[in-house]
Amino acid sequence: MGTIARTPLSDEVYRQVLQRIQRGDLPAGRRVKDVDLAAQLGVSRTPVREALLRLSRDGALENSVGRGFRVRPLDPGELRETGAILGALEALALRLSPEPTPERVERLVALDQSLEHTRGDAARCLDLEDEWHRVLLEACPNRRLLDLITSLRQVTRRYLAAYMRDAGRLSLSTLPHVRILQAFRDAGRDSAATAFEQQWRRGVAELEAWVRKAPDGGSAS
Amino acid sequence: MGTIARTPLSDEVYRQVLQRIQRGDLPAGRRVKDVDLAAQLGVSRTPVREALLRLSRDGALENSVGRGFRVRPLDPGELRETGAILGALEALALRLSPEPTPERVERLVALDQSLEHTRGDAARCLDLEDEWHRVLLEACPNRRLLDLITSLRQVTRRYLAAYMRDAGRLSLSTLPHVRILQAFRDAGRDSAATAFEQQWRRGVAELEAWVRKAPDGGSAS
DNA sequence: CCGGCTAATACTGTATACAGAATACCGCAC
DNA sequence: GTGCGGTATTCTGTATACAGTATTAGCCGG
Repeated sequence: MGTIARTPLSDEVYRQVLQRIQRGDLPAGRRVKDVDLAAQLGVSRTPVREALLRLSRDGALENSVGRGFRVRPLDPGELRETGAILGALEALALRLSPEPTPERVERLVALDQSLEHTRGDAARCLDLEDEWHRVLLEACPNRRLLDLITSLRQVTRRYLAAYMRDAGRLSLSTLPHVRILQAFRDAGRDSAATAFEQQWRRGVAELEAWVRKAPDGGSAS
Repeated sequence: MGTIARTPLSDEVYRQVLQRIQRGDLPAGRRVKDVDLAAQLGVSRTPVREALLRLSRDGALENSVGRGFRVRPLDPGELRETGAILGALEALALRLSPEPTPERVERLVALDQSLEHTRGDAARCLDLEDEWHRVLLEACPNRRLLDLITSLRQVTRRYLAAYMRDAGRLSLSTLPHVRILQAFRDAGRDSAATAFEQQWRRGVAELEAWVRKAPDGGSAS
C-alpha cells in the first residue's frame, strides 16, 4: 500500500526559496531575512534557517556570521568554475553510461522539438533543458555522480535564467544538443562526452561575456 | 589590526562529529542523537542539528524523516562511486593548474618521506595524505573545484581510516604518489592527471575488495 | 549642508519549550 | 517460551524565547 510521504518543512522552504532566486524574484545581492520568509511561508524560523544554510552550501546564497544571508551575486568567475566542473562530470557520467537505446535518443529528439516550440517561456525552457540532460544521463549507474550534477546544474541555471530574462535568447540551449546527439549516434558515448565538454566551454564563454556586462541579472527594488 | 574570527558553533560541532566518525569512535550504523551530542559538547540542540544536517548532505550521515540521524554504513558501491568522481575531479584540477614549481615538487617529496616515517599512526597518515593532495592541487585556480574535492575526500577518508585500522596497511597511500610524481616531472601535468585517474581506480579496487569482506569497519558497543 | 557620535531598532545565533511520532518495555495469550 | 498488543518513554521536528551584535536613524558639532 502507498506509504504517505512525510517531508520536512525545510525541504519545501528550500524549493520555494530556490525558485524565487531562479525566477529573479529575489535579485542577486538582496538580503534574505529568515523571519520574513518564515512569516510569508507560515512556518517558524527553524526550518527556514535549515533551508537557508543548505542553500548557502549549494552556492545560491552566501552568509557571513552575524550578518545573515544574502543572494549570492552573479559572478563570471563562479560560472566559469562551475562550468568547468560540470563539463567534466557530465562527460564522465556519459562515459560511465551504457550505450544509449534508440528509445532514449528518440526521447531526446522529442525534447529538443518541445524546446523549439517553447521559445517564449524562459522557465519552461530551463525545465526542458534540465530534463534533456537528465534523460541523457539517466542510465549512468553512478547515482552519487548524478546527484552532484543535479545540484551543480542549479548553479548554472541561475545564470541561464538571468541571461534569458535579459537577452531573450536561447541559442545556448538547443544548438549544442544536436551536435552532441550527432556525436552520440555516430561515434558512441565517448566522442559525445568530448563534444559535451567542448560545448560547455563554448556556452560558458558566451554566458560569461554577458554576465560581465550586466553583473546583476534582473533587479527589483 | 587582527579581526577576531567569529565562528558559528555548528562549525565546531561539525568538525567534532566528523572526527569521531573518522576515528571510528562513532561506528557505522550507529544512531546519532542530537540531544546526547548537545549535552556532551555543552551546546544546545540547534547548532548540533545544523551540523548533523550538513553531515548528512556531505554523506557522512544519513537521516530519514522522523527517524533521526545515523552514521552511514560503509558501502562498497559508495566508495566506488565517490572514487570515480574524485579521480575525474582531481585530474581536472591538475590539468587546470600551472606547471609545478620545483619548490612544490620538493614539498611533495618531503611529505612522502614523512609518510614513510609515520607507519604507525593512522590518523597522522591520513592527515599527511590529505596534505599531499592539497599541495599537489593548491595552484589550481578553480577554487570551487578544490572545495568540492575537499568535501569528497572526506568520504573516502572514512574508508581509508577503517581500512588502516583493520588491516594496518598503508600500501595504498605512498606507492601511487611516486608514480604520479614521476609522471609529473617527466611529462607534465597532463600525463600526471592520467596517472592520477588510474591510481584512483586501482586504490579503489583494493579498498573495495576489503570493504566487501568487513562491511562495518570498526565496531563498538 | 555634511560627517561623526549615540541611541534605538532589527536581526542573527543560540537556547529552551512543546507536540506528535517512533521505539522500547511490559504484560498477556497461546 | 514465544508472539502479540498496549502503554510509557524517548526522540525528533517545529515553534518560541532570549541575548548579543550589527544596522539604521537621529542628533550634535563643524
